[in-house]
Amino acid sequence: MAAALLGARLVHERLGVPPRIGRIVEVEAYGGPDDRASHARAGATARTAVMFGPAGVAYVYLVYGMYHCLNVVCGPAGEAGAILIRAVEPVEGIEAMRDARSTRLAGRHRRGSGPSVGGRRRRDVPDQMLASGPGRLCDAFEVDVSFTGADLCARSSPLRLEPSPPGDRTPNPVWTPRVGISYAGEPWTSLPWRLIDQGSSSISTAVHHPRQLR
DNA sequence: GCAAGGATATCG
DNA sequence: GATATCCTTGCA
Repeated sequence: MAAALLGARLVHERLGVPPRIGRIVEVEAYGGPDDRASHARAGATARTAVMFGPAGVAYVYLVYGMYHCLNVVCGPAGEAGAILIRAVEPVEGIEAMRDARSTRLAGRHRRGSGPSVGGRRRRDVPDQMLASGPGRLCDAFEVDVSFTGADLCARSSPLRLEPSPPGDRTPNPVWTPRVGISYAGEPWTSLPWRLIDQGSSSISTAVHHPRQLR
């Protein structure tokens, strides 16, 4: 399932905003209650109930009280499972992504920090960094918890998945351990359930910053 | 160039 | 009390 998503398109079409399209370059697989790294490890809660439902719908949650993360529910209804979409490479609607990110950042830092937040120009962020991480991706695509339960596989959905177009660059899939789950213990921390497209420059920064070893 | 610290909803 | 994160600041 994760392998099928690599290279596929994430599309958000919304009234008044140019369509935003990203090529999926990084995903992580999460299982059911057995998987100590999965949100489903405690069974179905108000937040995670959708993980136990039918496949192909969105599960969006908030991490650290601040960032959204987009998952695709997988497996048969009754069995929990999801694929976290960690990064996409912007393909279309790049300015809309940039705008969405600036807006969210401005709102987020309005509180608490001083008036000199605008010192660094957000226009300087390179295209390939706009959605190179699960939190960044949701900022750029304006995905929040209200999308939980939405069907990602219907052509008519504003937020949806589409197959990679013919002639698209072939992904170079590489499996690695998942990120930021040291609390789960072995064997879960070492299982290579994270899949990246090795050729992409939009992989999340977690790769390059071993700080994530936690 | 880093490392450190902060923001803060949801769960155990 | 910890977290499936990211950004800014402060110091080398």
